[in-house]
Amino acid sequence: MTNEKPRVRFAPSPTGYLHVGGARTALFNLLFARNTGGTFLLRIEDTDVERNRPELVQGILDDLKWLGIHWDEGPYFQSERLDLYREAAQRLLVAGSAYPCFCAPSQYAGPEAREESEETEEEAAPMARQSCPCRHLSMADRESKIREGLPYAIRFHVPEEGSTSFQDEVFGQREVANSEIEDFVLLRSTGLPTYQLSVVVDDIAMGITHVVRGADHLSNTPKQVLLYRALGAKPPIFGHVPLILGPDRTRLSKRHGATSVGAYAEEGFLPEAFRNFLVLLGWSPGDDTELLDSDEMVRRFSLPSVSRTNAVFDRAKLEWFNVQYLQKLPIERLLPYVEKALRDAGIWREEWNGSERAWLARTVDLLRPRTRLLGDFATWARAFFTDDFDYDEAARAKFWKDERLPGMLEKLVTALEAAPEWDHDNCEKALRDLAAAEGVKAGLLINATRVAIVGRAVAPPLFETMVVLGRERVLRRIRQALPAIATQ
RNA sequence: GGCGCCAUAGUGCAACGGUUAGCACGGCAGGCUUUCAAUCUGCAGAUCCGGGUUCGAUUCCCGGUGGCGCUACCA
Repeated sequence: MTNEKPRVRFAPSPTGYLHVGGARTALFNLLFARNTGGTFLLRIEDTDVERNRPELVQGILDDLKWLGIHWDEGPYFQSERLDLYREAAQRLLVAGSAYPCFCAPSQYAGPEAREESEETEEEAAPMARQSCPCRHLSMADRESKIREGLPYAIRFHVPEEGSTSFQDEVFGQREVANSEIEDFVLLRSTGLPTYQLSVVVDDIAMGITHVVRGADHLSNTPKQVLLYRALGAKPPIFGHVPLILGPDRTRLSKRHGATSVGAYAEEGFLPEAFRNFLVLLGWSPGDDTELLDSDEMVRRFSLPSVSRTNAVFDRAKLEWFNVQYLQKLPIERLLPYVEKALRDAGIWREEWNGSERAWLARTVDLLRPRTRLLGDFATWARAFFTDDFDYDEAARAKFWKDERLPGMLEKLVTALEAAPEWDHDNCEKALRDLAAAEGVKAGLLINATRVAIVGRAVAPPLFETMVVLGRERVLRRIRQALPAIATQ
């Protein structure tokens, strides 16, 4: 091994949004690069014209940036490097490491179709495997078929003897018998490369020293190692990271609900919380530390400490992380997120960026111990920002029951109007004095008032809430609630 | 089917071959208070099974089982 600085890459294919598994792979790549002083590049693997959705590329880049995953080079697009792959395939053909295959492509295209047609597949399997008949075609036959204009793919000629081994920093030294590896296609009959070819050609061209990717690629790695050698290049070191599974222990997919990181961003998760959650899926710093900031992750990350066991995505724990970060985030950094949430809900007011900035900060701070997602500011805390809110059914039923309430609340309004100063202590005094005079527990009035002014049973302590809402709004809301309370 | 990988509470992670197997999330039960989705306290909960190796296996080896992956002219 030379002393060159590591070069790693994340290579998503734009067939969908950035999903959590890919995001974590990208994160591990980034951490490894930063930890070793290496370079992290981004490459878009868009060689499958059928499934490719170019318009998704930007979203993937945005999601990576959202997560704080910034690349040093790229993005490179494989679709712009097709000549390279064709050249490589030609070279292998000439060198005898590959041969033209004139067989018709398998008809069982999609994974679904493959599953459905089990029997057919089994019958088809023996033929497709080990020896494609074209492997044994004579030179003359090959040339005449090509001259006839028959379409052909280029297959790699896997040696029948020996074995192929490679170093994996996570799974250890691997070795597989070449007899287990089938002659795989390098170049489709369309002239487009398959993944196996393009990934190796590019990793060589880009000087990739460490390939960190999902463990689903583990079984195919020997093929690629063979390719490296055939192309006269030294294989990199690999690091396969375990997969992330859904709660049912199958691979994470759309039917598990949100699987794209963009969806979590929209849902109101903080990027640093999401990243912290992600990094602990398949890795741990070795002790019981759970809350790690970016620097600490970089400092403590290493490939050998990555687990070999698949991990199940646990949304509850993700939310817990979000709560942790939500509580700690400096208010000035939190406010922009809140602004977005309120804007999305259509209840943002411009003065909160101006004269009422302090009020906003104070209110958000009051609210935040009870929030789990950024969206909570616009949902359960809605009444703090707009008069347009509803009374929660369960809250009404629980706290508006007492038929003495309407009368007492009218008196409360009067008392509050008379408060010398609109602050916590005066509000509290007005209410408690009234409760005492009426011979009821203060809680009765407190809870009923809370529901009246914020519509919910869950909210910050009442008197602080009252201060933040202001006298005028509090009195108005209590009055407005009176009829509903009377009929409860 | 073939090949491979993996296996500690429900979940995520710890435990030089020697610990009462630890932490966190979640769950449950209480406390507090003015509500709880806030907060405090407590409780339950795991080494997949069977063989070895060893004075001693969660840990090493073999077998089984299970899960997952690959087995495409997808990546």
